[in-house]
Amino acid sequence: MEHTPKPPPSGNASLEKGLALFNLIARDRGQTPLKELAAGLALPRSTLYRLINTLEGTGMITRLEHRRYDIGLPLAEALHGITPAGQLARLCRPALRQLASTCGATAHLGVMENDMVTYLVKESAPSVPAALSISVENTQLEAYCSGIGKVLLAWLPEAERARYLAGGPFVALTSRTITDPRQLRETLKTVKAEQFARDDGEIAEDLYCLAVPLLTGDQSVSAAISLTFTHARQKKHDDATYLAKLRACAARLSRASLANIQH
Amino acid sequence: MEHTPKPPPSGNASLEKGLALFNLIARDRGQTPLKELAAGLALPRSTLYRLINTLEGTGMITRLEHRRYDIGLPLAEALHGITPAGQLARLCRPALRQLASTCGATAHLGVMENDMVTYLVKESAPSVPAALSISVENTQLEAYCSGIGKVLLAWLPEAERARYLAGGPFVALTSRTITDPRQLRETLKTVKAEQFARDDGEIAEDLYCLAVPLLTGDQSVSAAISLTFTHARQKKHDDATYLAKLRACAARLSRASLANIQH
DNA sequence: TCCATAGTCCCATTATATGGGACTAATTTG
DNA sequence: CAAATTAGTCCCATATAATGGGACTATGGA
Repeated sequence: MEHTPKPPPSGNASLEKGLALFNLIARDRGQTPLKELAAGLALPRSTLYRLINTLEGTGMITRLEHRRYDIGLPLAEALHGITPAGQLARLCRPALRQLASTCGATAHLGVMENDMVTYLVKESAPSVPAALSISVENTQLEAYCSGIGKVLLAWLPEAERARYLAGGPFVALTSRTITDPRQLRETLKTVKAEQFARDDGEIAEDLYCLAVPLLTGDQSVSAAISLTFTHARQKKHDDATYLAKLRACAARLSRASLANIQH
Repeated sequence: MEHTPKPPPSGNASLEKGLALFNLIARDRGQTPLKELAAGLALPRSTLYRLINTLEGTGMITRLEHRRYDIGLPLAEALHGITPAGQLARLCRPALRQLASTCGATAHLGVMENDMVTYLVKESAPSVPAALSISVENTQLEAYCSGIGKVLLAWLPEAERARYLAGGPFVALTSRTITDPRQLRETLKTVKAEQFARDDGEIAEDLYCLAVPLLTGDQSVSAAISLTFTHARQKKHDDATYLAKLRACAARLSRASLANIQH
């Protein structure tokens, strides 16, 4: 038969072929006739249909009409309500919980959604008081004044960032909030250079926060994580300690999952 | 190795095992440790992890934390926004379009959603004028006065139907709308007995409609399809002709997809 | 009705999945 | 913090089960 050019960890070639086929169908949603779709796979007809049969038999796909296939109903039901954001949250939560715990702080995971930061995960160490009411999971906050927001802005494509900066106004939440677009632009430049962002009481007087990006394989960024402390607590240690932990966590998460988002 | 007790059409055993595993994971969402989950599959550890690896490698699943697996991010993205209802619509549309075309009428597919009928598909023959504005895809209508609604009500479990009937009031949309719960109950009994429902101007004076259920393997019903005519047109033929076509279409659709919703 | 293409079936060949068990890594426990 | 447990990986001989060429049948379009 054939030999896979890349056998990294042990796997199952048949399964792989079948899933490759499934992926094509799942992305195409029945627009392209099977023949064309499967052309790239270079499978003999015999094998191709064997795979199709099993895929259909297990409910992964359904025959739409002649030569058209789409995701199966059973699969749709099983996966109903699953969103990329939801998955990201599920995936990252354990690591963030641990991070928060070992740092005795609150950890967040956030993504950018139309110029606002959406907090997907918020995990606090047991020792952290109920404070930190500013953030709630699945709600949005302005990007310009939070650590996560600044990271996400800093890694945005230049054009996007320019558009954002031009879109003000940037309302001051505390006396330290950066409200001048030019100053914000400079800050973001530093963030990118130093690979982390700091929020020193810009969102609430007594909060201090460090944030780093979750880098994907191609160095783009789709999410960021942060550690938030009250000022009082932070004095005990310096940034370096926490940054190291943050980065370790980010690296782990990036490697674990984001890296393999190949479209 | 082992032999499958039931080899109906030709398939691929490896793929099947892999997908079985995937299905377990997809339904469990990382709640149960892998070991327990896979217990039912009776796979040797070696094989199990080989499958897990390719599943993960293709983005179908992700490692949440130790011994926990969940749907992969890439899959979540690919499938984002896919709903069971949407899938049902996609699956049935071609057949309904053809049905409408050969009958020179309008075909609908509807499901019950909290006591209302949601129309998932509306397909009209080219010859049908733009009329029939009463129904719009993805909008809801009362169940008691439409053909599809009556079918869905008729196949509801007894308790559910009783609750619905007690829930009135049933507003009259035309002079023929059935508004008396008792009369409605009798009508539904007839519908179940005759295996089809008729709507003779109960929703709009000039509309005539025939509806039949989409039966699943266990004879339960989750959806129904209908043919709608204007009164003028209907005079030409009798119900039997259209009912036959409707039932043929329903049988085809049931066989094609609904049958294999095994949870 | 005929043609083209989708989809199924058969079967000999051997590539490839299998699974037992040793081994390493990560966790949990004492 | 070390020991014990369990998760996950790797190896390899074996033969099962995937492969693919090609004949065959169903289906849909013209």
